[in-house]
Amino acid sequence: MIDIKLLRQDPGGVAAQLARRGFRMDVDWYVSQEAERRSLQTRLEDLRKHRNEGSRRVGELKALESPAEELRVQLEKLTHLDRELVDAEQAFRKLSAGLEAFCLTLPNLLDATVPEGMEEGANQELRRWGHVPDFAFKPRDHVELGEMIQGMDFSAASVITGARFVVLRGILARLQRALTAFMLDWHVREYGYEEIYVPHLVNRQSLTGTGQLPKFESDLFRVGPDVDWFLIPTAEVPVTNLARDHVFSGSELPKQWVAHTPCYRSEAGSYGKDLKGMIRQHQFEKVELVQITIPGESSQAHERLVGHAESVLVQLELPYRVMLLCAGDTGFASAKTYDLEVWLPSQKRYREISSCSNFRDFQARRLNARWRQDAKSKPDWVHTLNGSGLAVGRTLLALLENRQDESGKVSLPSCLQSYLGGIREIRGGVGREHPNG
RNA sequence: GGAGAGAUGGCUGAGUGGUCGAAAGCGCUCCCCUGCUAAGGGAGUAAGGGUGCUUUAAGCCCUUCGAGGGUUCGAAUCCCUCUCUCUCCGCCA
Repeated sequence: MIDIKLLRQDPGGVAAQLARRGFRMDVDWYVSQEAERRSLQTRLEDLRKHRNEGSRRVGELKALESPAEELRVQLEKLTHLDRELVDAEQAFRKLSAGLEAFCLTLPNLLDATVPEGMEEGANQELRRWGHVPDFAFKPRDHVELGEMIQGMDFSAASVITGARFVVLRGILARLQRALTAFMLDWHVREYGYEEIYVPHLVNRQSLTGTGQLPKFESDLFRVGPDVDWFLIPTAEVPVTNLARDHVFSGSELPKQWVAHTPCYRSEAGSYGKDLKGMIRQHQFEKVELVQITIPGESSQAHERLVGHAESVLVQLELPYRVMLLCAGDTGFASAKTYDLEVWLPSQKRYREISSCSNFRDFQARRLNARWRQDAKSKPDWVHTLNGSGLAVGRTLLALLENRQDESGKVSLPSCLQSYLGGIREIRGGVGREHPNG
């Protein structure tokens, strides 16, 4: 949520900033509602004050056993006042709810360094790493490689469930598990993240806290009708909600959390996009980094966080580039987002494999997540950040495509070998634990 | 699934209709005392919002005792619904 004081003070300025995203804020509606709220609240509080004073007087009169007449008059007065109060309260509740709902749909303010632009093409490339493989043959895509290895089965998944799911078998199932374990261990060991295990079903409040609700319910899978729970679209939701309603002490920040979870997305509105293969699935594995910092440190933390995600690609020897997202491409809750894009030989282009965002205090307000410098100071909002470190499914397919040879054999980077019993390469029928299996 | 108990401030925990935003203790902050430390003494210590201000004041006021409704002039306290926690039984990975 945007700072409510800033919004009240300068609604036009906020609207102008949000316009960078292509978001149109109804300033007139807001200003008039806010003015009405203010006057209504003053009146309501005044009524309540009189009610409180009157009730206290009743108590006094009863205690003093004063004349019944005075008591009767007082009670009559209060009954009348109460009727007025009920009406005012109802009007105020309605108005506040409307304003609250309005504020929950406003996206975050953008960082000043976020480039203008509404299209993906306006994103800014900051740097590249690694060598894009120069194949002397026509590289196969991961679907074909997966078939040759007999480890990737889309039709089996569509029988079990439907489109946009996959079944992995044998070495590829193990490879996915190895990648997950490697990423978790890497972030814990190299950067001191605390590994977290979380629920994969979350309630409405958690999703509102991180910003998926109320605007993006159609992107989610809801579990119902008996319970109002949702399958998580990312570990960001449960992990960031660890900070909800919490006041951190300055000494315990920053928090660095890493979690592996499956992610479930309805992919509504992506019809026709990435229909083939593992790029866009309803279910995928992801290792997520989440940080909670004090406000002054989130920018540096953001840079470091991207570095942590990048280091995984370096370890896996996968060529990638770092993009600074433009205004129109930056997510609802984010002030600034870097995407990591990995090279996919079959598509001859870079595709997103990680998204690292600084939310500043936007989520913290929704989550009521605060910190306190020391015992004497007032609590203030924390800053929250997160990034994929990395999307495991896409990592797996990037690995297959980038490290294939003409025969369809795929070599494995050394960092994974301890996770795979020393296997160095995969090919059709090879790389299995038991040759006859 | 069955039976029962509970949810109060950073923590523990009193409080069953009228100065209760809330006793007491712990913790924390400041001060005093004491070569240092320890012990001791004193004071303070919830959050959010409105008004004020036109600048981040004082003061005044409102709200909040798990959440939401209700009864009442008045609710932490009584009633209803929900959520969560705990204990016992059953079942179960």
